Amino acid sequence: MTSDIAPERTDYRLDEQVGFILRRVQQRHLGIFASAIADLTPTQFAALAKLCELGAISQNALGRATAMDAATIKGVADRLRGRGLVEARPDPGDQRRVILSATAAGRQAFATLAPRAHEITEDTLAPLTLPERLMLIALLEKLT
Amino acid sequence: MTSDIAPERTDYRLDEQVGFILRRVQQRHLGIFASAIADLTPTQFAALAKLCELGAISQNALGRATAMDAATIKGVADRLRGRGLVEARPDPGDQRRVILSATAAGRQAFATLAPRAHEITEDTLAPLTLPERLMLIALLEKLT
DNA sequence: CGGAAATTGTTAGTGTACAAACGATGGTGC
DNA sequence: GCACCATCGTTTGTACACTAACAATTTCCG
Repeated sequence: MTSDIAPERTDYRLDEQVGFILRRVQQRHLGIFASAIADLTPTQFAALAKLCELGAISQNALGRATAMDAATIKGVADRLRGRGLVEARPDPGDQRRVILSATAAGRQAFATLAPRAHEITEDTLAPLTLPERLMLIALLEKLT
Repeated sequence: MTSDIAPERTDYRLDEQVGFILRRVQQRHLGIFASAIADLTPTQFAALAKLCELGAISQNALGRATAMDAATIKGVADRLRGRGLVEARPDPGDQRRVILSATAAGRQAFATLAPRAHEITEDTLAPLTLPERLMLIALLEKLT
C-alpha cells in the first residue's frame, strides 16, 4: 500500500457536494410525489395550486408565482388545459395576454389532492424530527 | 386561536412545501453552476468526476455511482464521448458491457474544472455560516 | 405624438430524468 | 444441459427546464 489513506491530488469528492446531494434528495422527493399523486407531476400540481390560490391570472404571471420561466409554464399550462383542469381566455385589456383560471374540475382535483400533498411533504421529511425539519426549511430558504 | 388569521379551508401553501423550496434552491444552484462552468452540465461533470475517481467502469455502474438510471447515463456518456472526454470499449469478459474511461483530455478537463467546482459549492452555500453549512449537509444526507 | 424599450406569449433546440419495453447475454439451480 | 432469471445496454415516449430568437403589443419618455 502506498499510504493508508488515499492521496487524492484533486480532492474533489462528488458525494460531498451540495449540488449532488440536492439532486439525490430531489430524486427521492419526486419518487414520493409520483407514488402519492400519479396523474399529476409536481410542477403541474404547483401550477394548479397557485391558480386555485390566486384566481385568474396571466400565464407569465403564473409562471413567476411558481418559479417557471415563460417557456416552461406554457408547456405545463397546455397540459393542464388538455386535461380540462385549467381554461384560458384572452385578456380584454391587453391583447398579448392569456388569462388562465382553474376549471370546476381543476378546483375539485386540487381539493382532493391537497391532503395528499401534505402527506408528501410529511413523507419527504419523515427521517427528521420536528426541530430538524424547521431548521432544514429555514436553511434552505436562505439558499433561495 | 385559529380565527384571527385567514381561514384557509384548504390550507395548502405552495411556498412552504419542501418540494417547492428544494426546486428553487436547485434552480439557483444550477444557475451558479452554469455561470462557472459553461461548457459542461452538472450531470456531465458529475459523470466525468466519478470516472476520474474510479477509473474504468461499466456504463451502468457509472450510472449507479452518479445516481442516474440506465437511460440517463447513456445520453450523458454519449455526449461526453462526442466531446472526446470519455472513451468506450467493450468488456472482454462480458459482451453486454461497455467499459467507459476518461480520455487524457477528459482527465485534463477535470483537473482544470475541479477548483471551479469547489467555488460553485462555495457560492451556493455563501448565504450560510460554516456551522449552518454543516448542519444543512447533515440534514440533507438524512433525506437521501 | 411617435419612436425606443419593455412585456407577453410562442417556437426551436439541448439536456436531464424516468418508465416501459426490448434483445442479448450471463449466471444459477435443477 | 437447460430452463429460468437477473443484468446490461438501447430505444421510445413523456415531461420538465433553460436559452435564444421572434412577433405582436403595450408602455414609457422625449
